[in-house]
Amino acid sequence: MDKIKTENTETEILIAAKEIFQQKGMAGARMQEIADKAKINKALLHYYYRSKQLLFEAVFKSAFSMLAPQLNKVLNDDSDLFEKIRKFTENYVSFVIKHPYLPNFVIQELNKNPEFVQKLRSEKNFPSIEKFKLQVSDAINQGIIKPIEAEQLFINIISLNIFPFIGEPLLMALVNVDKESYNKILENRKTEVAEFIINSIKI
Amino acid sequence: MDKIKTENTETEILIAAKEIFQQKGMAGARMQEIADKAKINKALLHYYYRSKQLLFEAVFKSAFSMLAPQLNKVLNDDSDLFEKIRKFTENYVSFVIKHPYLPNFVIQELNKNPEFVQKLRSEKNFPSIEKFKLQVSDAINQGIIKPIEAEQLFINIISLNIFPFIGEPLLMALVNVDKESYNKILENRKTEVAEFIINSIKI
DNA sequence: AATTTTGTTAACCAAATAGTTAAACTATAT
DNA sequence: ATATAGTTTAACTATTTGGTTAACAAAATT
Repeated sequence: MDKIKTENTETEILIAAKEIFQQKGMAGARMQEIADKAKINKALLHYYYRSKQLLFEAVFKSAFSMLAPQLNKVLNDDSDLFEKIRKFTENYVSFVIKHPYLPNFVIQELNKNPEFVQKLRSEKNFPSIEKFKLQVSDAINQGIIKPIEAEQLFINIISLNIFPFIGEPLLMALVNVDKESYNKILENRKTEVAEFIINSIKI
Repeated sequence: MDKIKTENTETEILIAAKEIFQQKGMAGARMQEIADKAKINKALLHYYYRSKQLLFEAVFKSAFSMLAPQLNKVLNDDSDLFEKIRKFTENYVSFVIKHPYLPNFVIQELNKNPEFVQKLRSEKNFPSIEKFKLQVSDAINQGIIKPIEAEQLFINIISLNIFPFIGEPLLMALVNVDKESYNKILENRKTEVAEFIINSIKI
């Protein structure tokens, strides 16, 4: 049972580290706290992952590998442009509800450590915008949508979907609603955002 | 000249603390680093601000008091709705170029410490959405824009303007451009974003 | 001019924290 | 049963870090 036991411990550590790192960031996380959450001795963290930095990188890569497929849904999906926007906005809310700290964690640590991007780019499944670009210019040529740069449209889609989660505490305060009402607003965005985007670009 | 000297030191500390805190966050910032940047002895930090926590709060409040007027430009400005959206998107880019870490800092620390919102709400000049709500429902009643909830429109405006800065490292990688090209994209957004929004809501 | 108040520093302290070590324990293969 | 290899822990170490102290310097007040 050696193999199974090892895998369990290693996985337990990663799960615990994910929670702590994603909530507190690299600088705010404590190895002891991760060990406590994983219910193991602190030395075991180092036994499996050598250092805080390496454990963090394992967590970060794992987090990004969950986010990437979500982004690929806008970029490398075969469906029709409008349908794709609708599907993405609907799926994304569900995804973030399951992993509330994930997108913010990735973005935050990339801001503190921009060279991390290089490590991610080399990984397989790193999203590429090329297909989306073609799709947008096709739709423009066919007179389905107004002229717009694919990059701008992509940034708009991502911004409208991701920011309401990252800026939640600020937006809740500005819009002056409690958590429950804010969740309803987010729920409505599943469809609202797609229509907002499509309204803006369709001819 | 006591007064002047004191004020200078106190201000120097705040300026240095702003830079460090905004780049590294509360947990990642070091008092020694702030002292070095302000070119003073570390004990002086405590002489003026007692503790890291209090220094941080001073920086945070100061940062928010710079951000708030920007947000008020969408919420409590007298100009016409479309004009307001255009002005805001144009001004905001210029503002963030001057203070690149500021919006992310505020949002990030609010996420790690949501109860901070309470401290801000009580401050004067805390933005309120009420006027904007009236303006939106007026525009709907007058048949100028399609029906939309003011909260959703506000979240859209803020998201489209703030996220491209917060998500810069991620977006740069996804869109696959270097800093220079990304800056051009941001520059274009000064007008693009406003038109994108107006296109979506105007009748 | 003497004295009090305010500003500044070097040296120090205690707590927190990442990381190490050596010994004990467990499971498995021989 | 016993050697072996992998796993886990308690105890420890070195360093970092926020904060303090006491002495000194510069201004302000008398």
